[in-house]
Amino acid sequence: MIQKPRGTRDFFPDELEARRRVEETMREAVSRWGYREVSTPEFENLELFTLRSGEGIIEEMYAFQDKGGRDIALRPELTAPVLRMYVNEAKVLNKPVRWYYFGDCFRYERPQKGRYRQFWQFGIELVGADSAMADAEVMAVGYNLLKATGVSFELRIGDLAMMRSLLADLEPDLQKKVRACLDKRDYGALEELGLGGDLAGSLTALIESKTLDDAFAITGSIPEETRIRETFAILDAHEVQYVQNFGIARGLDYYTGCVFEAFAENLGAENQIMGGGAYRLAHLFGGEETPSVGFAIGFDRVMVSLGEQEVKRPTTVAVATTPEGRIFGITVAAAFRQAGIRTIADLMGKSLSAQLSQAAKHADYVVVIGGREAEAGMVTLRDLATGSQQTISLEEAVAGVVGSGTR
RNA sequence: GCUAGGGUAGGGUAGCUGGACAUCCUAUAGGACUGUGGAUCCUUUGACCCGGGUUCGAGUCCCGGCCCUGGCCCCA
Repeated sequence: MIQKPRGTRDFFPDELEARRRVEETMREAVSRWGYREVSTPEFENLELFTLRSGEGIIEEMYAFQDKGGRDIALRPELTAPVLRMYVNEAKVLNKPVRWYYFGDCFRYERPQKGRYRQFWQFGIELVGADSAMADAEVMAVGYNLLKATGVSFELRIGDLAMMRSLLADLEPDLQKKVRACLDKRDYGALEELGLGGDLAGSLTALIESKTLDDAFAITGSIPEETRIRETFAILDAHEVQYVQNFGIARGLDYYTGCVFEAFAENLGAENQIMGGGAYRLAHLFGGEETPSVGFAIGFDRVMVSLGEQEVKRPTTVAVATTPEGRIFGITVAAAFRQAGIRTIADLMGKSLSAQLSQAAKHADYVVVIGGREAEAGMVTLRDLATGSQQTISLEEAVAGVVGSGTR
């Protein structure tokens, strides 16, 4: 027997339908803010991703050479492809651009809870606007989107300018190491890096700060203060619930301003379900320096966090026939389908009682058609919920089922 | 890349101090109840992850691989 590749999954109808419902919730949530869907290739030139994230990530990608000798990678994320797409058409697009995406991505990593080698990301990119309004809108969209799915989460919002101002005097390499320590809350390692006690104390105080006033008391007045205060004020107007956290460092250099993350409960080690921020990336791909802000959601993690869900079944009619009623049964089934009702007929020549037995498991109504019904051009409609049945015309039967609504 | 635990029918399990046709539930297919079902009963289908080794004999012990579930690392 052939196994599926490590870190991949099959989805049976119940699970897939649950995923589709959540996916649809997300699409509706972002489209209310005017975001429209885009789609990019599943594979790209490897360079697109190394430009963004460095050569190191090749190790964690599905990268290979195609038959023409080109270096190709299955996409490990969607921000870079979407920005590449933006750059290709940038000149003629009306700004700002509001786009969203939903697609599968691939990373060659060790699978664990909420981490797979093929996984799905849902995200938005707001390209071209550089304002507190823009930053706050993206965060508000993310917040409302996660709320709409029903997942329990905490949204943490920060801004890189705060920490950068404290670290401004350090060498770039050292800055990077310090940010990595802080992102991990590894305060002990700060001393090993040779940071003075004053600086280390300021950094931890900044991270622990609970209000903007406390935070700015530590950094002093910085040029970004007005913008940051404005962003938080707009977030409050959007009625977004969040916790302030100026310790969010994020790994890479292209993040420029606000940064935010959302964490779900009951997920174990891989509990981050959303990450985003303001960044500049377009110029890396040959475009102009372009302010952007966006986020990506780990769709599979949201599904894990939501847990098992009941799948609602659309109203289903089973057509049960005896051999004499089989041909008329086809006409009957067609009439129900024409009316938009999911209709299932026996294909295995089962006995009437076996058909009824089956119907009880997956249908809401049974239409019984034997010799008597076929001859009279009538159908016997049985309501499986109540057990009542009556022999009526086909039109009446269809109307009755349609009128009953969804169960 | 490091590390812990695990893999027995489609799903869930017992057996795991080596020994006879591998247990039970569920599911599947068929049948009985003679055109009205879900109940019940009978029958059916169906598994020891793969490959080596130890042994008279391996689901059971040993080694390797594959895969799964966690934890590190990483996280674009």
